[in-house]
Amino acid sequence: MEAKEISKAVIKRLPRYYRYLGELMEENVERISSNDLSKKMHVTASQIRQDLNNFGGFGQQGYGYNVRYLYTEIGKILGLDTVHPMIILGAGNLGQALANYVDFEKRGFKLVGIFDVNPVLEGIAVRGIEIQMLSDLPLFLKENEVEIAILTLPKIKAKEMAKILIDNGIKAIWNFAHIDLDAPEDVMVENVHLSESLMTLSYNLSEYRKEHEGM
Amino acid sequence: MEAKEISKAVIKRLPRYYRYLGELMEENVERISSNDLSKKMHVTASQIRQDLNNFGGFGQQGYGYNVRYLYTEIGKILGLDTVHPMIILGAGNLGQALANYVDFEKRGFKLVGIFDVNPVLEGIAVRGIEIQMLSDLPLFLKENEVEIAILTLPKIKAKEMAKILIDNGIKAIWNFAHIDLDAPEDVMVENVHLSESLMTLSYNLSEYRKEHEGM
DNA sequence: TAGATTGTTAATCGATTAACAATC
DNA sequence: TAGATTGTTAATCGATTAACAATC
Repeated sequence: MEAKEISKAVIKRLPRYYRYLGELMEENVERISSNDLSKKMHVTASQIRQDLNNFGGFGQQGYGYNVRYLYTEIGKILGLDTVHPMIILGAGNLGQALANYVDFEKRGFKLVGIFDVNPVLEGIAVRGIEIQMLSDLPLFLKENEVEIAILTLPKIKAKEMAKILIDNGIKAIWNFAHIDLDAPEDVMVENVHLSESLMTLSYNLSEYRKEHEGM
Repeated sequence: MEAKEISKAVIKRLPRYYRYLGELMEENVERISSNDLSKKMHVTASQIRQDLNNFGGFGQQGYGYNVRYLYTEIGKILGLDTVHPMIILGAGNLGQALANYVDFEKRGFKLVGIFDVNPVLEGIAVRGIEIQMLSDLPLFLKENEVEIAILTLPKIKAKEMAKILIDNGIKAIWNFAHIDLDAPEDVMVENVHLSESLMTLSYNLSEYRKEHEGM
């Protein structure tokens, strides 16, 4: 039987729950009610209960939710209980920044390769991983198990490399290039369009100005 | 009279329209119908027309939309027709990566300062802007016009600096720290939670696996 | 047991899609 | 004018919130 599809909106909220539960754990909070959590997170208690119940009953009537248990369970749902080998394509500023993100490794996202076109970078180690040439990518993918590919290349190159990734069986792409990749539906693409995020901020700022300073 | 509020969902789609229109311009396409654009963007034509009509009638019956005109108008809506001086707090990998984003400057986002805690970085120039100490921030904000602050600091420091930014009249914060800033409602905060984005990808990947490989 | 709080159903709200009259 | 396509109203769909019975 097909489990009923969980909405994208719910899934995007999960990591935030996970973060708050992690913080509660650090503060040695043992249990929390949907109501108390709702106040901390500025969402409705109803939404919290609805969201969590998509995945099963994690709470207990009259008690609330056990923080550590819920944290662990959400972690499992997010796939943080297994190791995800990943590679970075593009060893520019952003690629290197991501390579140096300590948090990722802690959550099971293990960097196993970095690639670039620039021969000057070849062999330079970032976090103990030597930068390789993009031309070596197909062979690398055949010889190593890679789950996630991070794309921080300029858009033309990104499109080209996405094809190679997909042809070589990669099923998850974290895309930072300013394009929409056309991937088959068995390949997951998560986009981070930074300039679009900044434009949204700019919109809100301009809008606010118009309303408050006359226009 | 108060203009009716435009939904957040619509606003988040605007930069994507802007991007596609920019591409069409590069291809010298003069006009496009909502139907043709819908096929390119994989959204419904109805949504495109609805979205655009929130801001006024940009099209013409029987003709469609003039690409250049629509591009310019959306640019104005997004506030890209004016210069937004911005500063970066945190000159680590991510901060430097953002400082080097050429696209931002092209769109009017002008970097005017970079700050860090690390004295070793003091005076080093990134894109022609010398890194200053965070302790100089309050004075800098008083003497310079700054619209947008980019926060790429570790979370504890980020919270502290957000307060200083807000106290000094900054109205827009682009937050890359793994926290939710509590800002008054006249301060716009746009969050980029990279690890949460990666977790979403991880969820989708795990989910796909479960469905297709048995579990 | 009484009180608290979940899990879940029902009601509401908002966003998306469909349809079509207006009009270029 | 006839054809195309918008702008906009109405219908549908989905997501959020409210309510409350179940139960710890």
